[in-house]
Amino acid sequence: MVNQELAKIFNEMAQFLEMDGVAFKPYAYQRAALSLETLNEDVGNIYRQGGIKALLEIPGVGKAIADHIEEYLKTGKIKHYEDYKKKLPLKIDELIKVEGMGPKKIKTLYQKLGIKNLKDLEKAAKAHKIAPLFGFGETTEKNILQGLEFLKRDKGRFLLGYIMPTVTDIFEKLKNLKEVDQISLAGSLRRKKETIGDADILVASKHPAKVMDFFVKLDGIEKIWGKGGTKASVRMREGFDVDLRVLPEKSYGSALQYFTGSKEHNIITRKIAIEKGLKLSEYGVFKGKKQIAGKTEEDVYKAIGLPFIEPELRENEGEIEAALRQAQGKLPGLPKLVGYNEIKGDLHCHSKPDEVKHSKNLENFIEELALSAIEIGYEYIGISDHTKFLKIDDGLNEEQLLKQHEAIKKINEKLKNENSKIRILHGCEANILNDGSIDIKDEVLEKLDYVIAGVHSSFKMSKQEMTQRLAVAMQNPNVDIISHPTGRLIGRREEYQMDFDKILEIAKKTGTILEINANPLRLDLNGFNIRRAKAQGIKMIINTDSHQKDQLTFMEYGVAQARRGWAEKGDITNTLSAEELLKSLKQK
DNA sequence: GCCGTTTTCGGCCCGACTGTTTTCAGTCG
Repeated sequence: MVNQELAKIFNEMAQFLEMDGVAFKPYAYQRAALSLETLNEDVGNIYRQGGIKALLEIPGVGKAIADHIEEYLKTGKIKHYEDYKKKLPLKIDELIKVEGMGPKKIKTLYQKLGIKNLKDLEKAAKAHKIAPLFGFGETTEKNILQGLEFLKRDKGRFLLGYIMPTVTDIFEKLKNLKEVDQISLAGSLRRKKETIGDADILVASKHPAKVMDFFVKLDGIEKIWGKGGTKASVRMREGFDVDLRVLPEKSYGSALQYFTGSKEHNIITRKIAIEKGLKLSEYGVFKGKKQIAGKTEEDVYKAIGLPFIEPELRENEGEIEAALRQAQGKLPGLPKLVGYNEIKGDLHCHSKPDEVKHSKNLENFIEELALSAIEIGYEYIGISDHTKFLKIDDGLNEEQLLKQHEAIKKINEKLKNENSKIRILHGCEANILNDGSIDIKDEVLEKLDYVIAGVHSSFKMSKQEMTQRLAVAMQNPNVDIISHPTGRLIGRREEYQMDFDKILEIAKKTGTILEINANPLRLDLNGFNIRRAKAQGIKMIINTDSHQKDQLTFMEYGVAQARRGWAEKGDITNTLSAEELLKSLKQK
């Protein structure tokens, strides 16, 4: 996709300009990059149909950047960018991922120590070459080493939300192939783990060769690692691998069970089979040499005396015991997991996404969001913008919030007159300040349909201070929901220090809802913490935290995480209708 | 470098935090 390639280049251009201390231009390039990333139309098409003039219509694209785009479309290169790369031959995209490293430090380290990539950086930090540099020091060097360790832990793994769109596309194409009888995702992708090593797809077919040929010729494949009679492995342009296996129908279920894992789950299921005098493998369930199951996963589990276990639970974290109890009619059995189609609305949507931040059409955007929500099938959608403490995100002050409240009222009336079923709720995502107070006055918070509060600053407080900070916030009767409660960013930032048991206790006592933030980078609460919260009887809500319209689809990842945390419909507040939801919010 | 108007150039994303250079640059959200 040319849009993505150009976005990557413009983002790097922004970094280069930043290194040179150029003011404002980096922002312009970043904005153009973001604009291209979120554009629904291929920029090549736009140019072919309308030339430079059409390019100038793209928000954030002016004369200079339009010329760059034209140059790239014609020659595959941008001279300005190539010159920079020659001058500073750096792996910016990997170096910038180290926490605390920015363009300036990257440039200094290149000039003083010739550091070009992560490997160079690690070598220099370990040899204590960084600390003595002007502007650096012991702590910085230590932080770099820590940042590198953190990156390594997740090396070679990709965010679920990064992989899923591409794989879904491949999946749909294969599914439509007439030679494909059955198809499923497998591996950690099917279990919906938050990060994925590589993507596995399983197909049942009588014509494996034809399926294989079709697969390796799909768009977006960068390299073919191998292609056999029933297995092929490819590297996608996005950097991750996809493995396809084609199987005969009679062992499709057992293969699916085997390749879905987890390894730990499979070890136990095989042991159970052995206890029953059976053998379970990817080829089926066997009694002696006779196959007694394998066509479907349900059959496989049934053959070893277990009910079907949802893929999201297969981690050997108690699901086998629960399944065994259920099989014996004892309690508690397996949870009846919240369904992907049971969500009735999304309460965490920002109406000021970057691409419209500077335009005046915010009200139109709220209406657009509502229309998207209707398409998804929601009953309600909640607008919850940042508040004034977050200056960078144009946080709203009291006056602006009240104004927004009136605007939303009007949009609701208009939608109602048009016989639309959607209802827009109005909230905000206020900031929990260091002392636990909220950055918006209570008399304004009271007027909103709901209030989300979250920590967006001072992440490095002590455990005791952070626990206290959240506790004070939850005790505010106007605070309904705590957003991204632990603050972690997958592969980038640890959770903040806090006493989570204490937080759960106070959430329970105050009736505060904890958010399951569905953003693929957050997934916060995570499965483990969701399970802890559920055990305490705490209500949760799955929100996307959308900053763009497209991000409403993140809901899928949030539900997946909830399911990994054994959550049932009754645990998740936004499975309620709008009326029920508002009633339950009032109870606090 | 882009945008929007003040139509020809000034404003753009800013406050907190961190570590270090002791008066502030770089990074983060």
